[in-house]
Amino acid sequence: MLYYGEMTHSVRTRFAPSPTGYLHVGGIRTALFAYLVAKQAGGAFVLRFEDTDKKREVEGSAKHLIESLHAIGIEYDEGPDIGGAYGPYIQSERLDRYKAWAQKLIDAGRAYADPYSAEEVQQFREQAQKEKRAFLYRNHRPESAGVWDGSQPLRFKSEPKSYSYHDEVMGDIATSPEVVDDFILIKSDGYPTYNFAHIVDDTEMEISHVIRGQEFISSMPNFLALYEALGFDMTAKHEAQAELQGEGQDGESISTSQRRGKPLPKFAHLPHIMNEQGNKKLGKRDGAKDVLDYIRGGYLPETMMSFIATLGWNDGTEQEVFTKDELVEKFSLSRVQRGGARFDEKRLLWMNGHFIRELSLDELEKRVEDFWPEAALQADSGHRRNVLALAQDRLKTLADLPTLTSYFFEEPSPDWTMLEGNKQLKKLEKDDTRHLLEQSVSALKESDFTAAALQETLNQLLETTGQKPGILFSLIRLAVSWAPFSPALPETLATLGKETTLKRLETALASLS
RNA sequence: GGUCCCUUCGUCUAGUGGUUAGGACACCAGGUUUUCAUCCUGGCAACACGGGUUCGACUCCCGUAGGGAUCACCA
Repeated sequence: MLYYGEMTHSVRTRFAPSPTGYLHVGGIRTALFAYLVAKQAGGAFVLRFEDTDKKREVEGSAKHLIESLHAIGIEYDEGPDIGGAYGPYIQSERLDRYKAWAQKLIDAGRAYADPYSAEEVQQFREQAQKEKRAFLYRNHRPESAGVWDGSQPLRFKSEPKSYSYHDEVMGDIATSPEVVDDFILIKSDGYPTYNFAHIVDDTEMEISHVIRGQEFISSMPNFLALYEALGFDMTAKHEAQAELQGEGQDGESISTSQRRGKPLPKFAHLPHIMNEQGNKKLGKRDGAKDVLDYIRGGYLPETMMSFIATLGWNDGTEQEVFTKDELVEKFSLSRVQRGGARFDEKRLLWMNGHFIRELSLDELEKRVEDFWPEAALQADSGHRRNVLALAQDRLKTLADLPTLTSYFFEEPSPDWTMLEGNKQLKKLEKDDTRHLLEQSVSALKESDFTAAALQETLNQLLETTGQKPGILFSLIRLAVSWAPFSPALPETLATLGKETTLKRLETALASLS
């Protein structure tokens, strides 16, 4: 059942990065939350590139950003590479629109050419700093504005006042007039600033929820001032009810809402993810990793999504991990934390192990394709599958596969010093070791090497040798794997197979000089 | 410095006036015939501080301290 308001204002959210590098967990979280808000309401999620600073642009970044989104499973409905009804989705291709909107502002007396050079403005700024005042450009606003010919910055002519607004995450925020200033709309190079371009684009693209990082909170008064100058309805907090009641009223509310123009989008400012020390916003300079590096490092997309979503958000229950479907269903901006959360790699690792264990063996087999040790590539696929089944519980990342399984695919070389690490084995005399190994070989020769039969054989061996499992099993385990740890002995031997097991025991015996 | 935001175990958090302050990660101990992992059991561990309001504050108000963001022809 749709409410009247929802029929006319469908949910549209966007992620609008500038192509200046890669995407780290902070950036991807902003994208994720915007995505979830849209999907939850059956709305559209759009990707837009804000490439208005050509100096900072990084070659290949746009492609990288797109790959990152796909890799995590955040799919957009409209975007630079796939198009959509509101394109183009690249700001540098929308310059004519910003010019047109700027002209409206000029015509209305709300924008003017900045006569100062960058150096002069910088001087004003330094002077203000020296006098311990906040710098406001409007204090230096020229008396008579010349005609803007595009060679100088175009500035917004502000009318400072207090604004208050509701933030979906931060709650009600009130601001004071002294933070509203004459900011630059269009730079002298002809490109718009973020401050201007995003508002034009969000409006033209009919974005319903502006979701972004909290660094923009302090610019909100300026944005609000611009929205107002553009004729937005600044009071429409409950436009759905107003429209519902409008029809039957005396007509006043209808004409009022018509006069007021478009409603503002909803705003949501997300707290930053902090670095592990918790003293700074997680940033590229402090080594914030590219999300694609996590994927390459064997982290699952579902881990990244669940982990990032629960950094600063939870559904109020004790649920710790969420699937994408659950997130779409349960996510809400109002439950997003207002303070920044630290990025905890240990928890990430745990969660990845959790999701790996959750996978079916078939699915895990597909995920792990690029992670096998080289020696496994020649091996029989059935054997690989058996090995994978044994490794599944032990994998924290897919990249752990080689160290966990290499001895299943290539002959390990005996290293008797490993016995010294074992409390019981290091006391064993060489002759006893030889004897135990020999007894094991002859007993194992009779086994048909199913895990169950092996268990039986091993138990009998315990009796005939009169040894403790701690000694016998440890010795056999080491002699066939020469690895610091391995799965349970019956399973390990069964997976290795009779021939290999016997061969390795003989090799061990031979090397025991 | 101005403005805005934030403050519960080491970490992520639940909690909206009356709780033994709950869960998870991490850590520690024990168990599952060796090891590693899984799994199970148990343990350690928190309301930044100071004033109010109240019969009663982690919860409400005011300060203090601490942390973060921002003050660009960057986004």
